[in-house]
Amino acid sequence: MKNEGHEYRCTVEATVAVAGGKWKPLIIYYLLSGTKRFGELRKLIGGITQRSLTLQLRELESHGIISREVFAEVPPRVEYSLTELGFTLSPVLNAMKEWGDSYLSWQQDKEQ
Amino acid sequence: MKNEGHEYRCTVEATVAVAGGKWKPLIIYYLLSGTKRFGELRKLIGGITQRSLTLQLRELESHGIISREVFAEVPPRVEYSLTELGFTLSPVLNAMKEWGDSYLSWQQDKEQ
DNA sequence: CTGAATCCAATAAGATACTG
DNA sequence: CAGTATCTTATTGGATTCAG
Repeated sequence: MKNEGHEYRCTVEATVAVAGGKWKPLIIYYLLSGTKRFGELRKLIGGITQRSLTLQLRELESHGIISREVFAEVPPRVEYSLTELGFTLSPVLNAMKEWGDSYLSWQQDKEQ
Repeated sequence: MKNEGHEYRCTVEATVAVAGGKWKPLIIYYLLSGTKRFGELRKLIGGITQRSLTLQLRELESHGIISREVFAEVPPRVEYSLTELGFTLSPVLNAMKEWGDSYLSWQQDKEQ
């Protein structure tokens, strides 16, 4: 999911490069509802390791999707939020959420 | 991007499991405009190897997103098309395409 | 033409321990 | 609390060869 400095044949590739992968859609989705701390995201997502969450957050930050604010407190507090650009991904994530919802109910129907 | 038989905390995960990853969004996007042969998809996508395309197509097929039709001809012809379920992903892919478009023009603006 | 098979390299992810 | 460092494993991708 790298694709740095490579021209896209189809702009879907750009979206995949910036917001694709196993964890980024989930991170962005949760941040749509507001600023979250590192530990909050970790609990919400579940199943992601500290390391992976850190790496994904850094990538999102480097692409200008999220911003990171460090508070000089003890214990430390770091808050992540979507940038203006990040919020423009809202239609993508909402479409993914809705599709997931209907996919699961479609599966339930099939089981019977 | 496996996640078989695992309950999702958030249905975004289901969408990622079925239609996520580096290549699946692109494959689905191209199939939205109609049935394609293996070689056509390969050329359209560009940069994907035979092996990867084969694997991704099999996964999409196993999730019921695409269907595969083999024609008993020489030379052989295999056509891939979206299933009814596959077409329901259209809003997701269109949102991704649109975001990619505006992201690229946003980047162009920044360069000046 | 559309793959399957094999082998190998690169990348991503997970487990664990440790730190400011 | 929010990471970093290190090590190991799993997954993905690429190159090549072969086959119906």
